[in-house]
Amino acid sequence: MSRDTLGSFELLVLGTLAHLPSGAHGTALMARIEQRHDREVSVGALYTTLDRLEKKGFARSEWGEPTPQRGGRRKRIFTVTAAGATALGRTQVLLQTLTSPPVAAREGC
Amino acid sequence: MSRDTLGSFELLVLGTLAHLPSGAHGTALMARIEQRHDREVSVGALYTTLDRLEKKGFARSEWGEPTPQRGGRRKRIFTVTAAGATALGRTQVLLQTLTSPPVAAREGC
DNA sequence: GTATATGTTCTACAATCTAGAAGAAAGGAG
DNA sequence: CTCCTTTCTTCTAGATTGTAGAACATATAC
Repeated sequence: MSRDTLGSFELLVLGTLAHLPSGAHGTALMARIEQRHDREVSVGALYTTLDRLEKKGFARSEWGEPTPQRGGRRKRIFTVTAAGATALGRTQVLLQTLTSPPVAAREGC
Repeated sequence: MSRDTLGSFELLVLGTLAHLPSGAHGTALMARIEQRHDREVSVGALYTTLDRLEKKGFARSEWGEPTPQRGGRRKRIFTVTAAGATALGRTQVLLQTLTSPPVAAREGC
């Protein structure tokens, strides 16, 4: 989909990220996806997708403050951009168009 | 997505096909997608996807009766299988989970 | 016969999906 | 101090999907 459409995993990632207004770093996001959607996600899959999303302008990442917590290591914090939110909305509309009329056939009614 | 998830284009195709209880042949389906979703679809993209969908068991195809209409040429009629409907439902659920809580952040409220 | 129309199949390459190993760096154990 | 563990991110690479357009039939119109 070289259009402006989100791939299915991209949608999952960006959609989940959208629930976290203050953003999230990769590993936390991964955990969140696994929890909420009961599916495993590999680190590689996640970061690759996040990178792509960022390259497309749907997500943005910044290096967080060196947390006193984890030594001085910074985390890469991802957030959804305005364009990302728009893309999400577009997908939502598409999905509605797709599913609003009866999804399954019912011959026997 | 070697899971049981539908890719985005697969979803578009299968979802549109699901609206046609009696099935549809490739070209008609293509036209339908273009109308309803205002995007172009190439023949190749469509048939390739339909073939893959069939291989996965989400769609089925049969050769229609030789229509007196178009000479004697048969059309390949595609329909959604039960497994396909299930997959569609799964995707629907996923999308709901994804979009039910606030999708966009609203800091300024 | 040649052109046109309607459908389907083939070929090929680009983009996305996915997994797992590798790298980096702080803190704790011995 | 060196090694091991923990937490995160980056790299590498192969499998799946997405996409386009040419090539193939084959019936009807000229």
